[in-house]
Amino acid sequence: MTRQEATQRTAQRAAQRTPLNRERVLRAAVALADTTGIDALSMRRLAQELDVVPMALYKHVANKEELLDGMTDAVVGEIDPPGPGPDWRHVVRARILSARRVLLRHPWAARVIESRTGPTPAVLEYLDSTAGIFREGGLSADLTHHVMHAMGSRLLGFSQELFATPGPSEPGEASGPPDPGLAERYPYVAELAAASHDGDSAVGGGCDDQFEFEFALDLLLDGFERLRERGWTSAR
Amino acid sequence: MTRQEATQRTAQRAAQRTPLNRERVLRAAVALADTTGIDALSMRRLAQELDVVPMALYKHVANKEELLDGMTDAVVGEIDPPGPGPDWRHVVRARILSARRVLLRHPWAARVIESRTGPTPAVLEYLDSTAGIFREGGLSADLTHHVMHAMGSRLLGFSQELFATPGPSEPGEASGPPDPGLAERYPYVAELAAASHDGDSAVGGGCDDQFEFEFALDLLLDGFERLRERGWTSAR
DNA sequence: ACCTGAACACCGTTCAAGT
DNA sequence: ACCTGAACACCGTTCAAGT
Repeated sequence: MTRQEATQRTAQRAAQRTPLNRERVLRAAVALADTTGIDALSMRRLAQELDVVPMALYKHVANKEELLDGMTDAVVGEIDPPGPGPDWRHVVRARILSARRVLLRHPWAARVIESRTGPTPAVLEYLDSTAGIFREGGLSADLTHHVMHAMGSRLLGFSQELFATPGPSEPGEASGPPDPGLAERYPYVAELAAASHDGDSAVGGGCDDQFEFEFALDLLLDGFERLRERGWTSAR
Repeated sequence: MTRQEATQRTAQRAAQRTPLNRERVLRAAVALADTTGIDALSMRRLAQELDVVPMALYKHVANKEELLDGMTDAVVGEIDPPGPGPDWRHVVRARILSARRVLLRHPWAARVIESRTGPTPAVLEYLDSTAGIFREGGLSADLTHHVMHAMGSRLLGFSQELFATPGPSEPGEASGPPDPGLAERYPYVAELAAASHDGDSAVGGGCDDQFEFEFALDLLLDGFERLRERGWTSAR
């Protein structure tokens, strides 16, 4: 094949394929992770899947971390929004079970989501609307704060909180841009953050991780003890 | 430097350093992960830290996965054994808080432990002795089984069970070697496994993940509702 | 101005050549 | 027989050369 023929072939391939965009990159990445596993997902392999040179991906995602962020949002976006209903427990239950079904469809997603250094927009949206169910069900902001922490904790030693809380920032020193729209877009999350420290209105401030951990632990232990007293047994 | 000089230097370095062994490799790996993070831990970097050629590591660990297994065992081994005490809740509480302190010392460990495809010996030991606290505290084997699952679950969508249960094996077809010593070494784990399926005595058989998930979820939700009714508030 | 092939600085692991 | 340097088949990402 002459050099000219090779150039023509490249041009033909470019003409045939639908032009790349962020959406198509993310969809292909999710599909590739679903079928081959997250370890086999590389920028080079993904580019190959899309019949594209590796560098072409960098026009739509800044780097691999941003690709994983995008994949997280794509997956979390699959979770059903909260349904209507007078009973907050039924609504939460259906929501969490929907999330579980989504994560079972994408076995790599839980680890990827937990590896994000900060919550992505879709995750924030998910947390916010879930907190909203509790609040509208009559739980106080304070209780909702601890309830959300408890839902995200894993007590058997092998646990960190859902997202590492940033270190306590110096008073009066904002950590990064204040992002004034955040409280409007995610009112319940903002409320949770506000409930976590006395009188300070900055979002994303320090949570008392130790307290949250012990809250969830004690709540579960009390529940276990109650079942024990009752002589509880599963219907098997 | 002549070739001969270089050879002499290599020989001197080899004479000076204490000979490598698995223990020293694992300790160095844990220290390196502690100080530089898990992403910076590579076989090559670890070898460099030990003043050794990369291939030398492969005499003490088969590959990187086995290195991570060894690091897991080293860290889980730091958790205090269960103390004495008449109240199982106090004993469990102290144990879990000890585990938490260990994982806070090694921030990379939780993710590494959860990424192991199977439980390492120290993890099995930890799970077994923890289950033992419940059993000796008077909880039934059935209840202890579900309690252990609940302690390892993370409900806020972002959750898989602690270790993926192997797919249901064909009846009468053992998945891998039966490992007859397992039930003796880890009696409570064996008991848990036995409690998870009706009459079948094979260890490590199928758990009803869906049931375990909903058990933990409902237990927490009931706890939340009780707090809500009480108008609970944290002392802040 | 735009695109991209080659290059860079890494990986984990294999293997054959050298002592 | 043993050890290990070089090599292999990958990475994510940079950058300059080419059109």
